[in-house]
Amino acid sequence: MSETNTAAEVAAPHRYTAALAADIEARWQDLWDAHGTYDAPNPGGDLAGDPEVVARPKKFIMDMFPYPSGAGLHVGHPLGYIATDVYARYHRMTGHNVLHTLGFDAFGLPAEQYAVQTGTHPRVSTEANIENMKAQLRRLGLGHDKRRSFETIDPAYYKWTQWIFLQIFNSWYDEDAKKARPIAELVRLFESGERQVPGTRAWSELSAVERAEVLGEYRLAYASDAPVNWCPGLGTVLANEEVTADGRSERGNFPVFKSKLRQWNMRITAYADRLIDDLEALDWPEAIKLQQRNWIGRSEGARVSFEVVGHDEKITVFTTRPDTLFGATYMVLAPEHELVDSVVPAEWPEGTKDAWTGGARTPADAIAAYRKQAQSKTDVERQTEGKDKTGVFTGAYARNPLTGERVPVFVADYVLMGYGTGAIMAVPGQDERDWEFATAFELPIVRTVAPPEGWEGEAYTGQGPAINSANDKLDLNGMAVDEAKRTAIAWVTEQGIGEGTVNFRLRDWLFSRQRYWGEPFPIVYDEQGVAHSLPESMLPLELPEVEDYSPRTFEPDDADTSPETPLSRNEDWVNVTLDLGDGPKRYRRETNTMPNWAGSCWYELRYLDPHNSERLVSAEAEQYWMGPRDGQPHGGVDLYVGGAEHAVLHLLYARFWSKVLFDLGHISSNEPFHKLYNQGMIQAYVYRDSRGIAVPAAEVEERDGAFYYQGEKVGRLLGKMGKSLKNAVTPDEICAEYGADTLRLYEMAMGPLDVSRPWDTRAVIGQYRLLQRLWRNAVDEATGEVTVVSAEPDEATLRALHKAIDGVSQDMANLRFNTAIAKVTELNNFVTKLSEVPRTVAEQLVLLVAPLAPHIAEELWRKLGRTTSVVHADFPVADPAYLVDEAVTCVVQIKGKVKARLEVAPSISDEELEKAALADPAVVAALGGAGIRKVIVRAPKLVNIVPA
RNA sequence: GGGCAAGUGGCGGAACGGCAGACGCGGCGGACUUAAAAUCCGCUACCCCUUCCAGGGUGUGUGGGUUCGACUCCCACCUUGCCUACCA
Repeated sequence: MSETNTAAEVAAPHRYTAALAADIEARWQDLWDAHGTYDAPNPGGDLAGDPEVVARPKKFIMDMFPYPSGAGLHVGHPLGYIATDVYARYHRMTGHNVLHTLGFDAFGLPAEQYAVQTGTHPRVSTEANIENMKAQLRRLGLGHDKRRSFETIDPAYYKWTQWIFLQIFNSWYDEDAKKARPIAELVRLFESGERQVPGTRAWSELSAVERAEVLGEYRLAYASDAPVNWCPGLGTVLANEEVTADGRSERGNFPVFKSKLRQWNMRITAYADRLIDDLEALDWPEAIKLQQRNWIGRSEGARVSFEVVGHDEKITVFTTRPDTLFGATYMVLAPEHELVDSVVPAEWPEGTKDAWTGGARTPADAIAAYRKQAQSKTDVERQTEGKDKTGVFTGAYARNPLTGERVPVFVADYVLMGYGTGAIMAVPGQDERDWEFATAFELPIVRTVAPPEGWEGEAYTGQGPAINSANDKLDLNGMAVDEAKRTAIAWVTEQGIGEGTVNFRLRDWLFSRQRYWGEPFPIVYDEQGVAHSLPESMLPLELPEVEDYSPRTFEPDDADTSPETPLSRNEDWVNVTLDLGDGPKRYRRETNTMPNWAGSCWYELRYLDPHNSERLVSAEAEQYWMGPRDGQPHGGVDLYVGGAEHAVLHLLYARFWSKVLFDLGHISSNEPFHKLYNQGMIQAYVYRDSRGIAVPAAEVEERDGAFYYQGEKVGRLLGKMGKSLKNAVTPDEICAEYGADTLRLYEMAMGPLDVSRPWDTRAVIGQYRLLQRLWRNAVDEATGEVTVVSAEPDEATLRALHKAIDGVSQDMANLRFNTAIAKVTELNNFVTKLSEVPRTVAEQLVLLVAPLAPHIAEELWRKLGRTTSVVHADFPVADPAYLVDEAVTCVVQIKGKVKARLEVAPSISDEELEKAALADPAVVAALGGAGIRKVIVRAPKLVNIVPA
């Protein structure tokens, strides 16, 4: 402590200082832990508790749990945790049974990379990080039910992650019932013949391997050889969601290549419709709903097959514009399309234009060269090339089923294998990309929708009557786009060459990683290579201890590599003899691990019943905390707060798992999170020198609006807070300087929770002063004695008090903590001006502050003579009698401009008020004898006069 | 290129279509003090007029519109941020 502080402490030994705050905070945190103050009772089981509390309305308030990195927390991290804590405390004080806790997400790449860098086992480094984070968070006084906390790396936890995987593996999506069902039911349908087995043979005629293959086509978790995102630099494959727009890994920024590898997938596409439809009823930010809708990318259209001239094969395309079929003048296949090789002729056909061949002697050469070029091109290059269309002619022709014309088939990389069928019918008249390609390759362009008069643009994608769209079989001419679509779909359906269909952008979720630090798959393969699930009795399948847990990584640019799983090196673990019900046999374990999203896909459920060893969650606890109520079509967490960056990853996966578990009858809510709220980011100023290098923000000085570091002028920009930008401020340093309550208040007072705003350490002192004044309003700084008096408060004080209670209550309920604090401050400033503070006022003020600054509230509550915790005290309720002011200021406007103010009784009638307003000298003067056309009266607050 | 937000004092931000700038930071002045810190009190959007008292005008990115009345609703534009990107 500095000397000035010591001097101040001599003068006022009981002043609310950082030292006193630290003492108060540590003391109450210990007491809360000792008493389990924040423990929320379950209706039954090991966490059962007071039936009176269980009978209250429940609130399940949750944060997106943290991923403990080695770097520790900066002040931006706990923003959401503090907000949910305030909200939880408010609800605890308004008669709710509140479940609020926090676990830790701890599997995954960053932990593993950190472990590799530091040469420690990931479990050791992860546990150390978690301990460090727990200590940092404990200092903030978050009211968590610590009995319910867990880490996703606990075998007792990931046992159930594996169990859920098996539920998904052992189920299929019944398109008719529109829900998941156990795979055993599908087998029964195949056995009985109720359902046709794909192919020509009956179920009983199939071998075990063939049966496994058939079921693999149905399972919601399945292995397949599809092209996946292979990242040699990381040594693992990645989900689409983990690859950035420019084709690099989100983590590490390494190049990502398409490679055919046998990998596990989750059939999330089966739920595409439900994932879109069920968004409707969720209380989520519209922007997030929109992102999910766009990600799922539902579009209605048609599939149409085109006959390839001189071949048996057909090219099937997806189009959203079947009405433009008459304008399809060529076709395009994606470079990876499997039909490319089979339709390519030996020689260039008659009439091949030079521009189409890419200068190659034969079509096969041209395609080989183009594919090579397309594959080597990084997506960055693709991006800089923009919309310049490239491609080559395959030498093959297809036949337009409506015009009967031969149309050339091209290969071009502007058609993506992963969307639709990987093939398109090109309609340059109505599609901008096709127009560009057609122009570049001298292909015919036919407009089939009439553009508006004076249209000088190129492709016309808008509405208009169909033209050039008739033959002796079908006539669309004159039809509007929608009608033409319907008619065309009906025609292709009747001809047996197509059908109306819905296409999704969403693809199945790649679910395996070549990593050590993840949940092992509870899957073994028999000698024929058939996958078997482990029985529940063999769960958890624990990660083996290994010598070498680092992944095998490669040259980041070397696409001709393939992954090697760390677990595969451990032969003793991989090769096992197990009895899966038909006697001991040799098996090989699956050596991939699950992606880091797995643990967070269902963690909300485990909070409800964290120690249950029989089930992932008891039905009783699940229904109590998550079950549908209040007329909602779904239940779920009452409030889920986290960053918007999880809009399409975690939030989509978690919804998917919920729906599967719901379908299979394991839980009662088909949505995990009823209300979602995205907190904003705390930004910080970044100072850079002339070379553009960030300099330590704490050492930058400001002079006359310019910024200097070590005498050199530096530039200032608003950015993220972090170590690399040398502008991180830690909660520890703010707590040391002012105390945790001040930090909590400041973070909540900075602005609306959902908006990003810059951190300003200088401004923290404002909230510190608020708490000091609050303290002084009840406690003598010299003696530490309580100074409140027993006298009743006067009218004005009661009005100020109840106005604050009313406003703060509404703000708390609506997550508007910044304005709640403003109202508390106003009341506190009012009380400061009183010569003596009535006990009732001090007590209510303490209660108002309690959710925001719980430590000082507990201390004052105790000093005021209360013996029970303020945590469970009742939040004050405003008395409406004091919400009406004695006199109201009425503004008198002329044409909307304020000209006079009147002090009137709140009960004044419109007539009286109008009379008073018109009689006011200032109004008379302003009117200057002009006549009155109209008077709008909103008693008691406003009169607006419109002069003639 | 597309989509979604948001633009209010020196700064962070308040404002059911009804007194713009609550509350806080910073700044200025005063009280207390030998002095400083802390604390307490007052002032603090801009311009004009005025010795004072008082008064007048302009103001919520720009331009239009709806309305008795617009920071708020509608249209166009500008700027910034975020998301997304050849999705057929």
